[in-house]
Amino acid sequence: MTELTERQKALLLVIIREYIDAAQPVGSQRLANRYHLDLSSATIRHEMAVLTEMGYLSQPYTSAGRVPTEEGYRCFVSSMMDQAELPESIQKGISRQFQQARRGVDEWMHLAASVLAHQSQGASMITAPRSDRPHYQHVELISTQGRQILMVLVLVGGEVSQQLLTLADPVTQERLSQTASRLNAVLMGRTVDDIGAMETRTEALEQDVLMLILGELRRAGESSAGEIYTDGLTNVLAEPEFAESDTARRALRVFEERSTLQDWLARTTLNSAIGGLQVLIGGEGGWEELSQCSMVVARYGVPGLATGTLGVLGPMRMPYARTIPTVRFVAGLLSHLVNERIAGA
Amino acid sequence: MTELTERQKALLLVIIREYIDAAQPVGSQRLANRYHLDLSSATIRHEMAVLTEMGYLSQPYTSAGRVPTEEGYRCFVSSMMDQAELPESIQKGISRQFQQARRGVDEWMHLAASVLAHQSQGASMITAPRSDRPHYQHVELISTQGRQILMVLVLVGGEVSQQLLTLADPVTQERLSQTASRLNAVLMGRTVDDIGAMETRTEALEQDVLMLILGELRRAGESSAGEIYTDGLTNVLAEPEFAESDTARRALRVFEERSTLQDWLARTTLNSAIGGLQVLIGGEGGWEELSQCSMVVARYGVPGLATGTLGVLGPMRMPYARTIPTVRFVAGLLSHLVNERIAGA
DNA sequence: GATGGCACTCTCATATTGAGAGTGCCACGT
DNA sequence: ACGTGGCACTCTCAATATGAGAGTGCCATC
Repeated sequence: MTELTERQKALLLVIIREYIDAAQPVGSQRLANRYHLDLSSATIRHEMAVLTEMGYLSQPYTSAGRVPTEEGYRCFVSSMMDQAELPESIQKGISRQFQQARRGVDEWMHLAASVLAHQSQGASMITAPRSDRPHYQHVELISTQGRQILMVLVLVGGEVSQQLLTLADPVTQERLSQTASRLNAVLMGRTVDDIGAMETRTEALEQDVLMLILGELRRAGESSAGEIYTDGLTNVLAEPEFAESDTARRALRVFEERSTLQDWLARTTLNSAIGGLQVLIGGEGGWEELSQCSMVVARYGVPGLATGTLGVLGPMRMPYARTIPTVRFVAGLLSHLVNERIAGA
Repeated sequence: MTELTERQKALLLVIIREYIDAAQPVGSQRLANRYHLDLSSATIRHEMAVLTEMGYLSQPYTSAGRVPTEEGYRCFVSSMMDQAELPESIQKGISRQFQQARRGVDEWMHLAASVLAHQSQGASMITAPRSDRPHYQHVELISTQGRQILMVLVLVGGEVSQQLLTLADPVTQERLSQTASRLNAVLMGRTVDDIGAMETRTEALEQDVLMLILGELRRAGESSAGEIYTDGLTNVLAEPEFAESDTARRALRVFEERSTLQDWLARTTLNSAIGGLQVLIGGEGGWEELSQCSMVVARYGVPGLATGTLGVLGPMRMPYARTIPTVRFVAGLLSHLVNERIAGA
């Protein structure tokens, strides 16, 4: 495929910008009027024909305006990837909100989802920062009712999980505490594999708890573990491409199958560096339901310690110029926060 | 208003049943054909005119079929409230799923939401069982990085919350454990009010932790605290009344404003007994966004100890005959589980 | 009181039409 | 060789007309 001339490239970008704004096929005359390119509509028509030929534009029907193809969007997006910073005033505003969120990870996630959704006018999703190889930090055994005990397991990084355990015989809180501190002494900082390798002969209670801990550690390492936070689902319903309820349903189903979404996010961002973000246009990510959508996804956190993923879903015609810098900025901000909180202030 | 004759009542129920099925205004002829009431269409027409007069039915336009009014639905619902049990086979199936859910409350909630959504073909929502007057059970202080410590607070009932605390000076894990056990000894079983009444003079660390505990206890007592689990949002998009994307957006917004929804649920079920369930038809609950919808809501749990709310949202034309028994059954099941888990096996 | 019959009403799907926007291409000017 | 104005042609979309179908209300009758 031959290269695009400067003019063609500029024209393509303008066309896409206009289409994103107006949500309608864009014609040569309107383009000539609205933007004062120093070109007549006839010339634009000619170039449009060429761009159509090359696969960057398409016509919904003969003698209608032009609509960008996936290839066109791709070109558009790559042209803005390396610039596009969020206005400083907005950056400030967002940072301030995060500073006020003192309640910890949970609140960060809600906030991040809300900011992403609001800034991009799309639907946002974000997973909490987690390690793929969870390290044991601390266990606590609390006697509740009769023979039931509550186990609270803290992982390095601060993730907390809880489990209920019913024993055959009642046990005093004192003995529970002893067991817990024994386990804490031995297991501190270990992973599932470490623990599996240790041959330990212990009494029944300790053994039971150990099995539970192993189970929880394994679960915490799965890609679909943890929660996924979403926001702005209604935003995407406002877009004209989702006016038909069936299309809308397909897009929303993505958000409802949470574990599938989590797996998909994990898989998609698996090989991406922390700084980089991906823009998946149309079906690029290989998910049928999303064939009419675009997603901007990124990974954040501290590699090896705790990472999470975040992203925005919108129509292919999404405002990339707003979404991309927002996702990048929020990812950076969260990485910073994770670093501060987990790797030490 | 005069009473309905037996025949009118029967007719009204059949009309509504037919309308729920077909989602179309129901006419006299179709009714006479489909169901073999021993009545001619002319008679039915006459009775329909009467029912319309009385406000149970309405016509979308002159000489169209009839559509139930809110009043009509209300009559329909109250006629089935006291019967309507879920088929035993389905009850069994659901119970079995809950027995397999061993991971605790979180999994119960997801499962309950899923079951409700699936059985009723609507959107479901459920809040975790909580006490409105949380009682302290246990606190644990875990040193993480440098001067940061993680506080894990367990409430009576098993609810766990966590908070991060940054100290002015580093403190050893040993001293943290001592502080924690001192607090545990004093605070066990207390509420916010109890603790507020106790005049305690203590050292700085203990004081800091105490403040944090009080804050968490207060937060846990708010109606919008905790999570709300939802499922089946896409179900409601499938209904013809939500074909227009604007209507759909309004309904979904209800689910997106989680804390508003939680408050609303709490307020609505405030005075309802544990067994009873409410059916809110149209705008009955006093929420603009829901004026085109119906909801079936119930409260479950053990009053005074831990209760939660659950509900199903659908169009006014929702399959009440399926939804009502399902909500009732799931509420009962959860109450049973809560009782078992919290009040002791 | 229930019924059959009948004239009337209203919607919905389908067909028709004209305005408007856009295209492609050709001939012409620089 | 490239840009431009002009013109005939195409296609959609909104507005309008039309007829079938479903349903109603009411009256005379059983």
